[in-house]
Amino acid sequence: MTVTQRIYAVVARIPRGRVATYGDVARRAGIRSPRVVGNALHKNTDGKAVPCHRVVNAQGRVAPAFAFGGPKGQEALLRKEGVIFTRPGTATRLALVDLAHSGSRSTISSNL
DNA sequence: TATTTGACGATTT
DNA sequence: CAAATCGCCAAAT
Repeated sequence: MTVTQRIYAVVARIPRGRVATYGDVARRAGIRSPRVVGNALHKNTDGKAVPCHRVVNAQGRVAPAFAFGGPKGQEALLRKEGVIFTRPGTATRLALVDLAHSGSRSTISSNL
């Protein structure tokens, strides 16, 4: 099981309506490099195998984006899943945090 | 085995 | 507020 595989596993566990950051996913996957996460996800681009569209950067913003028909596509998907976008291309911090704190956090989780 | 590179992150200019 | 810079770490070649 390579790190990449674990990354997929983690991302695949991101609940609907929520997003995680590369850094968080990385740590959850047991690595200290967010970059590896992105690289691993890049291989997926389609979003079929893994819901990579639920992964955003530390600023809660969607990646430069190339899959999902561009950033707009990804954003649209997330919105449909319940993720709130205050500003175009930027998910609310409310949507973040889930695997970030190793499990469920009451703060925002219940707020959804 | 070594080198390159990168869907990032944090900081600074 | 946006762009540039440096740092980190592991995967891919």
